[in-house]
Amino acid sequence: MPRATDTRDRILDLAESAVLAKGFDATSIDELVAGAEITKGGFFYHFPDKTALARALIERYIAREEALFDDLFGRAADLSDDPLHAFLIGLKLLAELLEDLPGGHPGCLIATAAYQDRLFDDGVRALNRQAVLAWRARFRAHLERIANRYPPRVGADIEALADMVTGVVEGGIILSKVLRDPSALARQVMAFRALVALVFTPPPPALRSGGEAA
Amino acid sequence: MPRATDTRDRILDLAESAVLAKGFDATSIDELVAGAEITKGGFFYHFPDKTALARALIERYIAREEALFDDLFGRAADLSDDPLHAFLIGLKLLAELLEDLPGGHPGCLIATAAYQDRLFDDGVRALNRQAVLAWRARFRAHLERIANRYPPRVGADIEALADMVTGVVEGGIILSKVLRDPSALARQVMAFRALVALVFTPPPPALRSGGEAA
DNA sequence: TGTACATCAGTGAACGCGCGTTCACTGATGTAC
DNA sequence: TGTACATCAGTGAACGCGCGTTCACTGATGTAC
Repeated sequence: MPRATDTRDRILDLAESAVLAKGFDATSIDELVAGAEITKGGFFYHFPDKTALARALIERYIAREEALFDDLFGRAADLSDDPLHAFLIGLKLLAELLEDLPGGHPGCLIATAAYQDRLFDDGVRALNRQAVLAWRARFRAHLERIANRYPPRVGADIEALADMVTGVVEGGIILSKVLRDPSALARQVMAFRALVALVFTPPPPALRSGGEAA
Repeated sequence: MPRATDTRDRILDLAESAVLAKGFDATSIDELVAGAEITKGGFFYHFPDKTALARALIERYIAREEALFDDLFGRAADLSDDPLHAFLIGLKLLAELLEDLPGGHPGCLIATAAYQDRLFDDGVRALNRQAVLAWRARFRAHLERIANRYPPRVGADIEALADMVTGVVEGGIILSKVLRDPSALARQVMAFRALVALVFTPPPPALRSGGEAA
């Protein structure tokens, strides 16, 4: 008896790359079953209908992304006790990972879903929203720990800065795709990293002799 | 005799919002002709096939966006001779415009195309690439004029910063859509604006007494 | 000013193909006794 | 250990609907003489 999860994962793998390349509607069940070397009936054994495929795709994607961030920023925290330093290491690790993706970043499923909103139901929409809010909370917590030690420049919007981690990656993926330049994404992350350092790093010692006055 | 350009524009308007909400493949000619109150034959009088619609959509979008940036940063240049000040005013005007969009930003056609790449031909892909390269050149020119007067912090990647204008808007659109919070986009632009100011603004006078040493 | 013709902006019916979905059936593996 | 039955992971054929596209035709407007 074939492993059900193997076939299911094969379908999801094929679907994920097809959806990121053509969109959800243009990805046909026919092409997935051909790629997975099963028949149409086999597909409907694993998924009651096409919207169930969408939901499974999004759920798997979010879980993987969450695990990835846990790993990256967990490793960064192991490398430094300083919250700013650790966060900058985490962004560096992220940039390196993105740089090393063969053929460039395939795209973010949440972004695709955002641009094909009407195709999905409220369940999927809520799932996506929760994922982005979780990223906001994650990076916001990092930034607040940093701000406690290094007072940020006046006017710094910590929550917007937390969202910008997500935003710069999403925007960077689009830049990379349109420019056909895979390195554009990692470069955006590194440029953002330099900006974060600027927000929290005090002026160099030579400039501090005048005191801390604003 | 009905105005051809009126009907054509009505088709393009309907197509643009449908494509941004569902994707290109899921947008049917049937729904467009129903919305434009013509018959299918009428559609094919204006467009030889569906890919011609895609091309017309993208061409119109790029031209409008180019005109918008010309207007915004042109008005900003009229308000200040200082390149940094003018650029910051331009970003402010952009944020205000994005803030005031009723119902939030409908989305960027170039981003949709990036995420449905396989649906379009090389002509459309080249068009999109040229548009993003034009934005890079535009903002890069601004930033270089600024850098001439205000030496940027060491390590600032001017080209990446230029791309980040596009990236922050694209990322901000996705954040707004997923979070269902229209103001997230303008907030991202304003947060980016504060970062640009930080890159080019020298430390406050009280801190400069120690000299210009790095 | 009137008439003949051309063009413009469509209409309306038909086409075949591919799509998502259903359903009766099957053959290999697992479980109970 | 052998047999009966259940479940798992599909097969394979059929379905109707909606899609993009074609094409012969039409009726109002514009142009030439």
